[in-house]
Amino acid sequence: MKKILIIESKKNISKQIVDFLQENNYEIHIIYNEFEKINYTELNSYDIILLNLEVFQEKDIEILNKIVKEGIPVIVILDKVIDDNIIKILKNGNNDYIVKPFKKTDLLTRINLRLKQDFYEMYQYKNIIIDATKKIVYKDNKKVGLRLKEYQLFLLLIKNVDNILSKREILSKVWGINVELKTRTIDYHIQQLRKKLDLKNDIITISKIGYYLRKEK
Amino acid sequence: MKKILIIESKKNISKQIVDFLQENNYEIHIIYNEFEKINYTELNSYDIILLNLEVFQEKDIEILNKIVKEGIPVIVILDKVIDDNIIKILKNGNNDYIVKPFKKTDLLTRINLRLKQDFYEMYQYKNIIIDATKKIVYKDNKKVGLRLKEYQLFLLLIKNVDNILSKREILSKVWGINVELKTRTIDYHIQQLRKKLDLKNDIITISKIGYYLRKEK
DNA sequence: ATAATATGAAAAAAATTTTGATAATTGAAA
DNA sequence: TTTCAATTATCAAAATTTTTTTCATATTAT
Repeated sequence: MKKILIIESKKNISKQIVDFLQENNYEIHIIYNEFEKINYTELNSYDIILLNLEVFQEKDIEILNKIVKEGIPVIVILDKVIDDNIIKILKNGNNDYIVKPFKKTDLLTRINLRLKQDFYEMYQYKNIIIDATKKIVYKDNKKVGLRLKEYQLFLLLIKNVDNILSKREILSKVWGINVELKTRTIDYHIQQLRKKLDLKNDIITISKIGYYLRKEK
Repeated sequence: MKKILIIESKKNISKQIVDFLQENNYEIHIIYNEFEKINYTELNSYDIILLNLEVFQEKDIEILNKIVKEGIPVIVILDKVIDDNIIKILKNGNNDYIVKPFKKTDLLTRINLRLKQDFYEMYQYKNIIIDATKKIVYKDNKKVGLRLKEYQLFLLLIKNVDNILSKREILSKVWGINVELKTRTIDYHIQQLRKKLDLKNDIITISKIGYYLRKEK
């Protein structure tokens, strides 16, 4: 069960919202207007923090800054006015904000988004960088246009560097379990990867068995 | 001009690399092996930090932790061995690492990626959330499958809430300047958006002129 | 030597975008 | 207010583009 910490600056968040989040399987803790008592390192035991900034004050910025620096996702609940300073601070991490009035479901969406979001899924192999968050592959600083199947296959290879992948395994993981393919499909895509990413000597063929991406030296 | 701070743990980074980064329009500052003197809050005046961990030591972890908490993107330069603790810390933010030996251009790519990466481009309209970073649109917590043209058009609309967009403007911004289209194309896509996103009453038609997305009430 | 894989082009399939025919709506003029 | 011409909405079909698969042949490996 994910834990949410709600920090109230002045007015309390509505009980409705708290109930709603609890119904949606979040464990809720609340700190009421007691900024002095916050132990910032303890914040790390929460999965996400909702900071309810009812009335905007200078000291709020300070507090927000400290929280954000802890690296926990924060969603700031703002009262009508959007403050540029706040937005700037929020950019230093996996954060978000929402302006009143908002729908409970919107808040939930944003919470879910922040928690789901693995914003650091990156891989590297030689001169190739895979930003799996955005599904973009770079080779030598430049985007490489991989097709869906190529991308999926490459991700499978790179997640299994030095592990041989049988054709059967590749088939089921990239194309799906019940798919029947003629023999050339997998190796065509292997060729494409070798060509597009300059991996002629890195994707190894094991005759009759399958393929693997060998470890960089 | 973006500022890079290079922090050296022991051996110096090659002059070649420094020169190369300078050639690429970065302002470089270097701290040599003087961790005690680091003023962590001052780090915030840099856009990105390169931490050159030549020999891995316990105190390095401590320092890295502090830097990461400042929220500035860090790229750790590791000497051969990848340390799991380091990777874990790096995940608390917009960070990265690179292992020696590496190509100058690879380092540059990673620097650019970290800086460019606006991982906070989000828009919201009613029950719709647009994660422009990943080009995903959610309605009521669920992904909506927008096609490219639909997505582009919607982004244009949402970036111009309450501003009337002439068809000519839409055409040039979504389809390109020199494109000749028959009359139904734009409005077909408008209909698709209205349908897929439930915006029948929100996307307003101005006869003979164009369209706009009206401000939420 | 034989079977398997590589290669490149062609075919097929899938997805996306545009268009055309018709219906509904709008707005200006009578 | 009604009418009519023009514009937009709607939906399905056509066209286009992109992606994926397959086939024929060459190459390579066992």
